[in-house]
Amino acid sequence: MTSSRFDVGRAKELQEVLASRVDKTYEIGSINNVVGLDVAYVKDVGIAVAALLNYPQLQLKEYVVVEGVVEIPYVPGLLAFREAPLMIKAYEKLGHDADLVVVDGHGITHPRKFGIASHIGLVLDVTSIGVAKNLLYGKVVKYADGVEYIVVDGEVCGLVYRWLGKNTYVSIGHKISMKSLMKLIPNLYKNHYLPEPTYIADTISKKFRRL
DNA sequence: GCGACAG
DNA sequence: ATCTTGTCGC
Repeated sequence: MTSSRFDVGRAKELQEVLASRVDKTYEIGSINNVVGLDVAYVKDVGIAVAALLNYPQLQLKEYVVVEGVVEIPYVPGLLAFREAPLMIKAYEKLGHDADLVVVDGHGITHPRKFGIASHIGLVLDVTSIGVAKNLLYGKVVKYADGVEYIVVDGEVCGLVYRWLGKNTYVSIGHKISMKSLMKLIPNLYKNHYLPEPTYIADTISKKFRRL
């Protein structure tokens, strides 16, 4: 019997096509709010959370929780097909649009330059960045400016951001340049090693997981 | 063929 | 991601 009806080959082809539509040159303007996206699970039921925080205070102003059965398996490089649908659903239920969306996972620091953060940014047509706890693809190179950049095929796609002694792998999602990303990133971290939007969304999703 | 491999 | 108590460290 065929294990899953998920076509890995087609999914990768789609990413290769959509990658060309990612905007890595946009210089972001003023930001008033940020949305953090994350998903927790109870067996095959996903619990997605979209947490809206004000900026630069980074205080939770509103959040949405969406649950649903997740059929797509986790395949490295194809995380978006498994988690993006619920995350997008949660985002769209918010009462406001976000100036920036922070996704739990990678953006273009990805085998085909199209990780979940880029996927969501493109679908929602919003500025997005990816923040992951581990590296998926690319090489970490320390430049003369002291920054540890994540290089993919000779292109700087993100950077390693260390906060409270731990590393996070930050990358361009969509509609943002490396310049803007670097200027913005320090303002997203507070009292946890993860950026506040991600931390808040993660906390809420895990809270609903035990209810 | 042998590793590596977001969440 | 999730399964899981106590325990080492800041």
